[in-house]
Amino acid sequence: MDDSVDRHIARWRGKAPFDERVEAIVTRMQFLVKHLAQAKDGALAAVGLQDFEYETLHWLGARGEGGRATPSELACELRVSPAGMTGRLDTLEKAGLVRRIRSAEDRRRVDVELTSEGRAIWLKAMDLRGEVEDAMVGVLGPDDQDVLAALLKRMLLRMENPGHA
Amino acid sequence: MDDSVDRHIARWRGKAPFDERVEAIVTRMQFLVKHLAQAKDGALAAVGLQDFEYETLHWLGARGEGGRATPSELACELRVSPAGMTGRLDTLEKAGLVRRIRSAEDRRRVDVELTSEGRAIWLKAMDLRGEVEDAMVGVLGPDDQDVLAALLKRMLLRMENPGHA
DNA sequence: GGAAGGTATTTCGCCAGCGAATGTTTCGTC
DNA sequence: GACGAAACATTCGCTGGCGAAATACCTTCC
Repeated sequence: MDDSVDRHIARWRGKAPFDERVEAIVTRMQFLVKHLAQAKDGALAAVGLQDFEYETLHWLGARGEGGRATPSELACELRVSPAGMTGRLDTLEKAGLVRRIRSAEDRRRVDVELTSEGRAIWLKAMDLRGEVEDAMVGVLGPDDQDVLAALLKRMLLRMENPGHA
Repeated sequence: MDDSVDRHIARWRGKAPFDERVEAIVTRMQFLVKHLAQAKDGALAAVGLQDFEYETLHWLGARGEGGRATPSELACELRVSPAGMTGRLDTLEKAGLVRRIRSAEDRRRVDVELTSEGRAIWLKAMDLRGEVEDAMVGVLGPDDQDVLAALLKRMLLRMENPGHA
């Protein structure tokens, strides 16, 4: 059975000079990610969160109970520009889910931490998010999931350490 | 060797109730796609194109020499809202890469086709795009690429035919 | 000790995309 | 044959993100 990418590729077979395998992989990943973002936005609406808000809370929550992080760290980890991160934190802070704390020793720095309300909403949102993601990844059995994760990791390692073999 | 996702996951191991495998897969795909979009934007600047413009030209070009498509078809195939597609076509038409033709028999419809200039730029852009994508996917050998493509396809099929097992 | 340079964050102007509402045109139905 | 419902593209208002400039602060070096 063909998916939309198979159909797309079949259409220009022979007409254009490039690698069908690479095209298929890249396009499918793009669609899956886009589709996932839209589905998650729908599911997360139940707790009044958007995808980008959840994502930010999530990486912050992973820092642990009283965990903190600076905007630049988060921006780097989440592949967002510093300006974009400021915007995200603005909306989260306005919603009371996050707190900014100017560092005492180096007053250029700002530390960000979850409020207790932010932590509560994050935990609730994880369930919703899990359902949507499981619906996508769950088509694959555990072994296939491991294979997939390993392949993706090899590509990501390359992009995070360019030049390094 | 660990990538940023491994480190992220290790940080909240045991602290939060959910599937590490799914998280790893989803997060890595998101990062790869985001990273790819940024790298492509850089490369495509050489022909004065942005990622979304290239993407649109590409699916239009696949329709063949005099190939046409309606905005709604493209919007559906590219997972973009109808409004978003109108915007894309506006900029492409203003740049002279695309032509809108009101259909004669059904005057609600509009057909879109590449201009010869659009086709020329598309072909030039494919080389640039190929390099960036190959740099990412090329870490994997051909066999691994096939495995990856097949796994992604299974997930995409599920999302395109929800409910259908 | 003060100027030059570097670092962390924010502000500003801009852009692509979305959802909802709008204007046309066609189809189905009575 | 006309009227309401559906189809298609577009416009409008808004939002998240980006790059570049601005701001605030620390550090280093003379």
